[in-house]
Amino acid sequence: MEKTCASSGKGEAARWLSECGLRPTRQRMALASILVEGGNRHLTAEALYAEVQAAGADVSLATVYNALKAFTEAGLLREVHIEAGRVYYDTRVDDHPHFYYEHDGSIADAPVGSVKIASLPDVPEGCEIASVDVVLRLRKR
Amino acid sequence: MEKTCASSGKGEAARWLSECGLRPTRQRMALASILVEGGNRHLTAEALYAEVQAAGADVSLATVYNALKAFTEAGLLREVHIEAGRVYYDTRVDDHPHFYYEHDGSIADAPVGSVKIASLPDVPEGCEIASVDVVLRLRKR
DNA sequence: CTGTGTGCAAACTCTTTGCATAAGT
DNA sequence: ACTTATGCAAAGAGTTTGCACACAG
Repeated sequence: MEKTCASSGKGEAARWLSECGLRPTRQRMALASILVEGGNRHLTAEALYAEVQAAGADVSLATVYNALKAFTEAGLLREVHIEAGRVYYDTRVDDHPHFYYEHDGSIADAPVGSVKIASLPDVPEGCEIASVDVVLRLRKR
Repeated sequence: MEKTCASSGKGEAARWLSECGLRPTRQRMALASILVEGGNRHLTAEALYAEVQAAGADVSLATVYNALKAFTEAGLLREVHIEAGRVYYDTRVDDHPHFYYEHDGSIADAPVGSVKIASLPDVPEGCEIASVDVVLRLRKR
């Protein structure tokens, strides 16, 4: 459940969707397969659109956006906000740090445990922490 | 130099600009005064635009964008990327954690020292850490 | 069948840009 | 004067939305 080394992809994707009550349409299956098969990924809507097209599936960009939103609401994906005007979707949904390569705008997971949060602040009354986002912006040396 | 408790505002702002070789135009002065006087702030371009208008200065939105970019390049401000399609500008330019209130989209500094980064990962070869961005997303409980 | 998902294109938001005018040194 | 900044409006990028048609259950 934590590893998504999809044996077949299709089977994984189908389960992925049905578990959340998302109707496994052809388009969603195509998208889910890509997301599931690739391991941990960080994709923008457009990147996923390009991939699904390359894979031969006929899915519109609007549907990619719709599906990503649906997947996120279902807890299958997590939005990563790093750059203005662009949302990345992460197939890992737990709190974990990211590398952001400024020179090409790509994202990668930072090694697990490499960033240790030693303490968290007392949050304002009536609030709780939804997530802790850590981004290490990297530039070429 | 680290405290910006602007005694007069105008004087601070003028120094702020001239130190970086930015020509102290009326518009930039108006913007800089707002940024300097308010202490640590987290403003969007539109918010700053609204403020400067309210303050009676006549500055166009495009100029606000231009000025914010110039200020950022000069190291006077720091961009904070938290939400898709919106850039916040922070008058504090050092690494420090932020609270992000999901319910209203506002940002605040988290208490200094409240988030302790115990360790940083070994970054990929040829890279160095430009900044460490930590965002605590808060939702209403 | 019935309702939800899809595709298309237009709308929307935030940001950037080009060019003539205005202002700073 | 000479250079740089400003203002306006239009262009751009990314994302969302409305509506008719298609498909899954």
